[in-house]
Amino acid sequence: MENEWGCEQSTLINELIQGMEVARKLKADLKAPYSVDAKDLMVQRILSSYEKALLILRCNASTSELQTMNQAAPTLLPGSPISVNGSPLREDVEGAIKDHQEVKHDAKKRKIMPKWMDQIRVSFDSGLEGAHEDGYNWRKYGQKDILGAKYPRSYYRCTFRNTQGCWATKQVQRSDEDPTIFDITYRGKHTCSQGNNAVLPPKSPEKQENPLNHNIDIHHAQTSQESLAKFRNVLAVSTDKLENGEMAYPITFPSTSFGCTAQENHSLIPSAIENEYFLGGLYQTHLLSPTTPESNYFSSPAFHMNEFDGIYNNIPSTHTSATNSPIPDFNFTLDPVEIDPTFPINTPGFFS
DNA sequence: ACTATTTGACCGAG
DNA sequence: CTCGGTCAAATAGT
Repeated sequence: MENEWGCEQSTLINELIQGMEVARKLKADLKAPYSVDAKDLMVQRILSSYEKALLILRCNASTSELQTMNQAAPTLLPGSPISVNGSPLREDVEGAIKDHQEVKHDAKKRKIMPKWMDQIRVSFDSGLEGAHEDGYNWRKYGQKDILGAKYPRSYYRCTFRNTQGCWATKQVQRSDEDPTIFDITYRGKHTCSQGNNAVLPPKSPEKQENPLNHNIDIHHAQTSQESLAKFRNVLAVSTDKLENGEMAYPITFPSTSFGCTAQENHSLIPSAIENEYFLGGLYQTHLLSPTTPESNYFSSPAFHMNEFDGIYNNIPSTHTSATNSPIPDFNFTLDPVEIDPTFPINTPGFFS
């Protein structure tokens, strides 16, 4: 917990620093010929930084409560799932009672598992709404119509649940109010090999994650890798939400709130400022939470595709798969050591 | 053959 | 009882 708070602290500091930097940039750019939207985006970025900082502080305030919870049910915490390495349950006992208890266990675990929510906005321009990536391999195991919700909720679990005992799950639901937004609820931390790697090589390039199943034929909608490469970059975080009191370990939300609430205006944003702006966020993300693959899709720079066709054409389009492949190429490319966050990536051939 | 998805059934919580 | 979450058989895709 102490380490986690240390981690949160650095995240907090980074958020504040980032907010300050953007504010500074905004100040410097006040008289620059940038669009109002670009400036608005910066303001929102600043606000977002402060919001996150406050969020971290608030979450930390509830740490004591969570600690109590952890002590009450230590074996159920993510990272020590049942029947995996180091399981507190003896194998013989486990085998005997598994069938009977697993269900109850799951139900109990469901309550205790850390849970956090995100929203991503998917541009309709992409033609790939519903598909998104977060760096993990998910397997869909259910879909449910939710009372009062327009769209069904999809349930995913880690592909490696059986092989590696990874109990991470997520739920994906399209927002009623704004169909371009997907609410994603994550439960449990990845204990699989993916959980140790923020960046993973893509696996099965054909798979598409479509949480809606609303007859969206992704391959028909847009089949070219170019389009998919574009798509990954129109993903953007709308807002980040945490369920207070349910977070049993620090979730270092990446400082990539660059997409916050301003996604519609991409086309109006001058590419230069946008690049620098988003790159900064991405850089920060990579720096802050290198082992938090949940953040990977946040790292998708919300560039406007039209302005970056040339660039994206040069990106190895590793995923026609939405489910299995994160945005690895981006994260590699944007290693903070290698790239100055203010480096103008709209330089032709930058990605090549 | 193997893996992933779909979808109705089932179960526990409230 | 309803509802949300999960299971698992059937089905589809490779």
